Amino acid sequence: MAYPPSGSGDGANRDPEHADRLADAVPTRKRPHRSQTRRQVLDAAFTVFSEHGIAASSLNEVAVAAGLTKGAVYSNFASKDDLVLALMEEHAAARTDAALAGFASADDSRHGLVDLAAALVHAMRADAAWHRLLAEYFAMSSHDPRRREGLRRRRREVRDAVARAVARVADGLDTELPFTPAEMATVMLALSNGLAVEADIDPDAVPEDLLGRVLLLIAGDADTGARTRSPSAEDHRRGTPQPDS
Amino acid sequence: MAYPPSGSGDGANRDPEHADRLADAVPTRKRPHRSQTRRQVLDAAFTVFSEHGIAASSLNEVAVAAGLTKGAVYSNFASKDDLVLALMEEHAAARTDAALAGFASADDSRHGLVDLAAALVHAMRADAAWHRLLAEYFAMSSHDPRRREGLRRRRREVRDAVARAVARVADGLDTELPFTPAEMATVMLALSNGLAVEADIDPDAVPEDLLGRVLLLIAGDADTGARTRSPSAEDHRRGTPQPDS
DNA sequence: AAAACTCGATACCGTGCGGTATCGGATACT
DNA sequence: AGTATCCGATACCGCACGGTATCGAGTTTT
Repeated sequence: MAYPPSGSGDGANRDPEHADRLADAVPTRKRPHRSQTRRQVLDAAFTVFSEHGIAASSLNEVAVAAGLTKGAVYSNFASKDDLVLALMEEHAAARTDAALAGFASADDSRHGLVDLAAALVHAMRADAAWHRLLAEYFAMSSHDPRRREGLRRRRREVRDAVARAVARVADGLDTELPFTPAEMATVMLALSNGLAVEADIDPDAVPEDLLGRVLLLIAGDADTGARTRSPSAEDHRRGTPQPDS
Repeated sequence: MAYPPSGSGDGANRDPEHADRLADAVPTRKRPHRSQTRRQVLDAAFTVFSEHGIAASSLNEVAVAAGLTKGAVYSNFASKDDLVLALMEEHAAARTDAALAGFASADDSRHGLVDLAAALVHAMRADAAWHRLLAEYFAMSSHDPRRREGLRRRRREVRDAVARAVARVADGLDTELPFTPAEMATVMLALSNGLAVEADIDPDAVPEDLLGRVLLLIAGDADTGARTRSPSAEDHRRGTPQPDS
């Protein structure tokens, strides 16, 4: 509550993203642009939060990790909550887009569900850090009506997007799915998330291809002769692959 | 680190759970027994933690909710971590036992999987508060190797128990399951958990019987003529049922 | 060039936490 | 009954956090 000390809230930002690229003579801006600082903070926040968890991380840690100070953080974000929110929104959007784009291209191919599953699997395994963050955010949102509502809306969007995708794929299938697209989307998200959590706790318990196999099975393994459970004979490594961060 | 002020650590507890039930003349013990106080604290902790989350709750809140003070809590638990751990262990054990017992009785009946699904569904819907807690605990354990290892071991036990149960049920089936019991157990846990999370965020997105239907489908709906989705025709309410707390 | 403004660094504050020392009344031992 | 012991209440400590005020270097405007 109570808006940030000053600026930042009142639109009308000029965003002077020009007028310094015209000469090197102007000796390389000493002060970085606002958006750059914001990025640094956001990236650092992701790193730090991924490492120790959101609750256990202080804004100071984030600032230091960004090569800045707390003052800089507070100059760009109204509060810790604000920072966390921004981070989640950004990543969530990116994630969703990536996942959906990844299988939208499979629009034509008949085995769209396989691709969709693969996309989800990939997103899940590659982004262990993100999943951890998401899980914590879910947990902390459970208790705060404000956050909860926001999360609900966002989750709904994602679910609907997945549902639409499912519906599109299902159209191209001969057999009918045993669930409505909405239900299917819910199951897919739940399963993806749930398996990510299990894998996070005990990587050995979650074979790489488990999600894919379950989804195929649910889909009625209509199109597939591929009951074969080992698509790539060499993709055997388990253990959370330490994505990046 | 550094053990609690005194006592409590050195085994050899007499556990004087007797010798006061012999006369009412002894006018109703003024001071409750250790174990009773412990129970009060544990119960209060569950309530408080469920309400605001573990991280956001202070030991003082817990103590007050228990009708005690912080001193009492620290007299019974070495630290906040210790309290949380005790709470989780206890509830986890109880949950597992209940769930497994609930379907172990279905050992003879041929439609064991239906019962198992039902048991999981019930556990999931009835214990929304517990699921929330578990989710938060998962999240906070991700970042702490110590807790993480403990959780891994415990999770493995649960998984194995479910796997054994699945194997037993699968034996009685004519068709074969498309997964190993271990995989099946993982999927069941992940799905149960995942759906609980989704339901927690947006109850409307998760129909009451969704988990059951998915499990039946995965099981190859072999044994079932019982596709009938309404075991109790009146159990229709959705929306997190506000279990208790 | 000089005024006006932006933004991040520094220093600081209040708060509420986890945890500790201690004390006193109730209980168990003999 | 007298005494040793237990256990929870009270009071307190140190600390690190989120957040704020302010100042000055850097940047834009006129």
